[in-house]
Amino acid sequence: MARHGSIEAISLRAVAREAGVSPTAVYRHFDDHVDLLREAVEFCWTNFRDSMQAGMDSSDDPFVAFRNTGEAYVDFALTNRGQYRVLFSNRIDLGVEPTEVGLEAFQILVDLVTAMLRANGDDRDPAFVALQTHTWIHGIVDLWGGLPDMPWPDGPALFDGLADTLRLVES
Amino acid sequence: MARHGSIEAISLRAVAREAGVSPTAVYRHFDDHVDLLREAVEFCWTNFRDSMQAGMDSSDDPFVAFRNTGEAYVDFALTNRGQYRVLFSNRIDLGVEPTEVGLEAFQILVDLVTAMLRANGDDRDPAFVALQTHTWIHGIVDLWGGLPDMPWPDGPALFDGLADTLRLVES
DNA sequence: TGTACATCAGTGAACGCGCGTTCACTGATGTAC
DNA sequence: TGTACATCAGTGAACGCGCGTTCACTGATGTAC
Repeated sequence: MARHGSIEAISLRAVAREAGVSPTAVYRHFDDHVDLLREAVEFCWTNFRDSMQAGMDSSDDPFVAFRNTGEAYVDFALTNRGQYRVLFSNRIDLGVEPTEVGLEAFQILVDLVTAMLRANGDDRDPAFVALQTHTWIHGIVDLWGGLPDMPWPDGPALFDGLADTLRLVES
Repeated sequence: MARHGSIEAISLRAVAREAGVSPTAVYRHFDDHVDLLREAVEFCWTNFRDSMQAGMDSSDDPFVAFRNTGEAYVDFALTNRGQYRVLFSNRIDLGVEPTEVGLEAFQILVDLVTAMLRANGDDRDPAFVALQTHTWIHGIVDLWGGLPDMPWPDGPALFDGLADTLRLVES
């Protein structure tokens, strides 16, 4: 997944090859190709949620925790670009996929934003601001990772700009 | 491309089929598969640039033009999702691809932002604010188009929030 | 006005490839009596 | 402690498929003399 950066490119035979096993052996553990991909996506979500949770838990100060979570987010997206794309730029339909663990990850962000707004006496809607934060940071890492040739400013500048502009800094 | 939403999924044989022609006939017009894809991407960039230019030209008031261009952007991304993804979420390397026309499109945004900041007496760096605008709006349309099941607020609310937050409204 | 020839868009058969999936099978490990 | 049997992870051959690409070819259109 890291190598291909796209879920469609993950063939059952490639997985078997990687595991040093014959293609038929895969059917001992997964119903079929789609089932394999579905479990892979689930694995990515768990990975991602855990990264976010670690950022969240890194400090009692919500502003510090927010910055750490943001760093963890960018880090996850750029390091495990394949996994990140599977989660947020997935173009394949794997059936039900309620991605409960994905909603958990988003809830972490909502909680962080809630704490920051409360600390600042800011009465904006936390869910909306969290959505703004997520769409923006997603745009940053997705464009950055996808067009590395563009003349990008350094990462911190973009992230600082985001936090400042959205007023997610201690006031 | 509209159907597949991904450049890798566009096979030479599928294009030939769509054109009602044998696969070999494609070689009369393109060197090979990669050459075909390259020209397809160029076509998408031109389409996109023209949409942005139309928004830019729609008014002499930069704030009105900005809103129209933003609408054109979102419209392009959601209507021609396949083309949009090819431009901004392209994971395939087609060789050189300087995408000069892509830079032209970004320059349109920079010009709009420059005009708005000047009108407001705002001394922020137009290129940086334009980049902020683009990353954010990309994040919005990419997540929105990719996860249509999420409980999204209406489009205008998100775009208004963007313009307000980035102070790209008449002051 | 003819004739010879080049150009050009297209055809169909064939190739080798990787794919998902099936089939009948093997051999090791656990379990019941 | 043996023996019989079930379970389970794995194998290799084979299938039909769509793919990019090649080859030799056809038939219409334009052009030079």
